[in-house]
Amino acid sequence: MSTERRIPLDRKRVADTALKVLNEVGLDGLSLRAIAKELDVKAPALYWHFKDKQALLDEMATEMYRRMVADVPLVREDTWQERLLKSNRGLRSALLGYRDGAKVFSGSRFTGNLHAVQMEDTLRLFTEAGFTLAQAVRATSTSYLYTLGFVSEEQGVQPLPDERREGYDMDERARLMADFPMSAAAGAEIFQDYGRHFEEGLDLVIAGIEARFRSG
Amino acid sequence: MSTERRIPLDRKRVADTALKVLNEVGLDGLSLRAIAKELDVKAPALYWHFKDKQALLDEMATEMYRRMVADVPLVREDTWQERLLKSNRGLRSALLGYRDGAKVFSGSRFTGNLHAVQMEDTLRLFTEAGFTLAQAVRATSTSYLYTLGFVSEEQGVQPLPDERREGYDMDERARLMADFPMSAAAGAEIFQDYGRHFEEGLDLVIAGIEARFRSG
DNA sequence: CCATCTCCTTAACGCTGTTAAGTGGCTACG
DNA sequence: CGTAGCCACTTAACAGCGTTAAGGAGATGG
Repeated sequence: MSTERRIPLDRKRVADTALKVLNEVGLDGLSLRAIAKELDVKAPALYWHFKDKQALLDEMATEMYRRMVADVPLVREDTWQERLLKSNRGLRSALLGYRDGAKVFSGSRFTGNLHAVQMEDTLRLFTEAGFTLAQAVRATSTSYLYTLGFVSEEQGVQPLPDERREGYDMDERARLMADFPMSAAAGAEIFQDYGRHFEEGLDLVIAGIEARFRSG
Repeated sequence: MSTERRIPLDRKRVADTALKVLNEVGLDGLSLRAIAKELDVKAPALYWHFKDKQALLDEMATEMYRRMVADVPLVREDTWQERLLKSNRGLRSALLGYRDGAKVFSGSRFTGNLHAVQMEDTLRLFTEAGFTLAQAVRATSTSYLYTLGFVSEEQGVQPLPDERREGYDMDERARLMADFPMSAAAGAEIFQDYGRHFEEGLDLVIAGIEARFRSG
């Protein structure tokens, strides 16, 4: 008689599905009803697993972080420079994997303490390399905040790697910028080639850490 | 007979009032109806002046920028380091002046071209100091993105300079971090003293620019 | 066999951004 | 002087949102 009871949801399945829906409709379109529909369930069912939408967003951010950790192999033997490069490149890739990824990520707080495990490991690496704890925190969080800011703006222009938000047409920008020749020329340095520009900025931050914390 | 007709609204008055409401209720509570009520008008009236809510948010961001420019005196004689310090400190102060200021700011795009005027001036200053255009753009936008990321996270914890968001209790954090001593100790370096930490990070970025672009 | 717990549904609430249609007052024109 | 038309708004309504309350079906345990 097909009284087959469905396998109950759990937080992970909901978060996974929510991330999938996020990539289809973006943060503005991410409604509980849309997520529920994808799970073949009604919206209020989600409240059994999460106290409110923010708690689900927190779980989504945490899942993004988990996948980033799984994708980015950090090893004990990393130099501090390698560690900063790997973790910030990894963070950017992870965020770019989701539409509005940076917004979701930076508006949420992690559940669990996987992030503490990672943090502890990186702080250990830095202090063993001769940084004070305060310096280690400053170095890692400055690069982290740069990356978050970078990807935030990047996704404002380019929500997913292969599609561009409207209103960022370079030709029209050039026209509006006719009276500002350098700014006009700067357009190419701002709204294109994000990958290379990210690397260059990250390199600046690392160079600054080297200059301020490793010599004097 | 008091047929006194009200002075019509304009974009500026609406944006100003919206910024006032923003500071009272935050971005989540910033509804068109709330703004309209403050203006003694009904919500659909706003659609006469703005095509949608995002256009109003854009105007709010632009107004924030205008006030920042008015508050931060940039002079032709600035060294590039002074210029970066002034403009990024100014940006942070401006954003901190509004609840969720960084979110509003970074989710919007400027109207008009005041920002192009400023950009042109700063690019001129940098190139006259010996930077290539590409280097000038990299230097300014890296520091800009750092600042945006910084204030974004800062306001996540501390929406306005004198109030703290719940859930960022340092004692409870210490308890959860019992197994991660360095991370626990790092708490003070992350969630307090934002002013000093901002300066230190900005200093790192400037040092990096100096190291990479001014010597070799 | 009944009680309880788990996980979900149905119904509803107040709120949101947004559109369509209508309206009173002011200005320009014949 | 009358009226056409524009400006700046109101009223009414719509679909969709997050969220809560109440209830119900199926499994579990005594």
